[in-house]
Order: sequence, then structure tokens, then C-alpha cells
Amino acid sequence: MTGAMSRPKPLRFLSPIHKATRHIGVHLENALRETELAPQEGHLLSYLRSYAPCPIAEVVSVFGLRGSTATAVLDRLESRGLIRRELNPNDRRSFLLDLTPAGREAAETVQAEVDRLEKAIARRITAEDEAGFRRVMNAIAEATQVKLK
Amino acid sequence: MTGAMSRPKPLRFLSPIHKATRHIGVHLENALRETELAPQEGHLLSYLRSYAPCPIAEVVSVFGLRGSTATAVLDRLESRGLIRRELNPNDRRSFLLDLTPAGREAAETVQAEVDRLEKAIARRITAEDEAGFRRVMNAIAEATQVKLK
DNA sequence: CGCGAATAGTTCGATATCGAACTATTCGAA
DNA sequence: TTCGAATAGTTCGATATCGAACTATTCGCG
Repeated sequence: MTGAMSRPKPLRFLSPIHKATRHIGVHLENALRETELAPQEGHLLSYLRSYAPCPIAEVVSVFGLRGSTATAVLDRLESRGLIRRELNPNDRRSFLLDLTPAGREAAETVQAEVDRLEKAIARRITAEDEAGFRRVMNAIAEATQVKLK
Repeated sequence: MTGAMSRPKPLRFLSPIHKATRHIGVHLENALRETELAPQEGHLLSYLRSYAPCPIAEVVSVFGLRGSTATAVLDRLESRGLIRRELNPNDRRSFLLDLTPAGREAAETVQAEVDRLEKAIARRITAEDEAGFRRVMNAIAEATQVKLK
């Protein structure tokens, strides 16, 4: 016999992460409502704030977009004057993305909200908690065996 | 004077979570490729496996879908014979979602992959790590002040 | 070198998601 | 109780994302 249907069994890692991702998304969506930035757009600008100039393939990998989607997303941001595509002197196939001054300003706004949230989180935990958290994140990277270029 | 542009400043919590979410997404996408299930569809079936019968509004909240998107997603799953909408005797505005036998079978496949991944993660950490991880997740819920019904 | 395979990015038609408006039902306070 | 507000879900036209095919460039191995 196969036994009774097993029930609940909430996941130890995936469910909390999924929930946290939702919490963060909703929070930032609220916080950035008046900036006219979709959460993903804000996230992208914020990423460029730290890592620009970077090739399109990098944001494709980091954000999990398809190439064709990235083209559309970047077209929109470029037409709104927030980013620029520049020639990559080292690889003529690719472009380097960079923020415009307006894009940098928008990115600062995003960053301010993100920093505020990070501080609010940090305030509630100990250094040991954070170390454990980081080890779990590393365990996930190893367990999935996924390499994000 | 405003000072030099601050650079990198990688985030302590949001970046690792974003990355982990990507790791998990790519891993499950690979693992479930032959089931013909989009990652989100698999996730939804897996959710119903534990929480069905549940109203549509619940999956809307948990998965962050818009109502109109949920209608389309559920229509597809229903037309593929994986889920059912049933009348909710307690609220005639709403439906209760449940898995069909085929849907339950698909959900078991997803669950098996998810369990395998959870175990692979658990194997790499200590109980203290997990406790710290959980406290960080709780801190995020509090810091965002977001209530996911 | 030279040439096939891999990579970067775009275009375009198909599909999925979204926002706004709408119906039906339930809630809640006067 | 009654009626305005809130909630559950759908429909439909607008928008965003996707997959497949394509161009251009670079890689890597003979």
C-alpha cells in the first residue's frame, strides 16, 4: 500500500525565500510608486549604478531576461533618457550600458529606498544571524549547481 | 560639496536573495524541462498540493499576480486538466482551486525535485545557519511592513 | 591563417501579463 | 435592516515578454 497522501510539509528554504522576495517586491513597489519606475526598472538602474559600464549580456544573466526582452526593456529606458548604449571598444558585437545623469538621479532614489530597507533589516538581526543567512545563500548556489555568469 | 560618487556598495540582503532566487529558478527550470511546466506553473501546482482547496485570491496574493493574470494562468492549467475551479460554499463570489489527479501527479514530480534541492541545501549548512537564515527572513517581513494575506 | 562554432544583440510574429471597467456577492456601520 | 464600500473574479483592449530566425563579430582549434 502507498499510504495516506502526505500533506503540508512547508519547505524550509524555498518558501521563506519566495515569501521574502514578495515582501521586498511589494515594499519597493510602494516606495517607488511616484518615481514612475517599475520595480524591475528600478532594480536595473540600481544595478547599473554599481556595475556600469557593463555589457547587455550581464544584465540578461543577472536578471534572467531573454535577449529579446532585454532589448525591449533597454529600449524603453533609453527612450526615457535614463540609460545609454555605448560602443564597447573591446568587443564590437556588444554594447556597454551606462546611466545618463537623469538615470543616475533615479538610481540614487532607488538606492536610498533600498538602503533604508537594508538598514531596517540589519537592525533586527545579529551578526551571527547574518553569517548563517550568508551560508545558506552559498549553500543554495552550490546545491543548484547553477553558474550565473 | 557633494563628495565623490559612491561606488559599489553591494547590498547585504537584497542582492544575495535576488541571486538565490535566480539560482533556484534556473535550477528548477532545468529540472522540470521535460514536464512541460513553466517554473511558475510548477510552483503553483506544488502550492496547491499543500494548500488546496484554496481560493484564487490566495494564490494571487502569494504569487503576486494581478487578478486578470491569475484568470489566464488558471484557465490554461484548467484546460490542460491539471486543476479545477470548484464552488466555494462559504462565499459565492469565489472559487476554490483544487488539483485533478493529473495535476496531483505533476505536483508530485515538482515536489520530488524541490525536496531533492532542499535536502541538498540542508546538507551544506548547520542548524545555527538555518536559524540565522530564518531570523533574517523574519526581519525582512517586519522591515518591509508588508502583509501577504 | 582559416573556418566552423559560439556569442552579442536585434527583429518580428506569437503568447502572456497588465490595467481598467464591469458583475456579483459580502461586509460593516448607521 | 439597509445601503455604500470592499472583495472575488472575469473580460477586453493595451503592453510586455518570449522564441525563433537573423546579422555581425569573436573564439578556438585544425
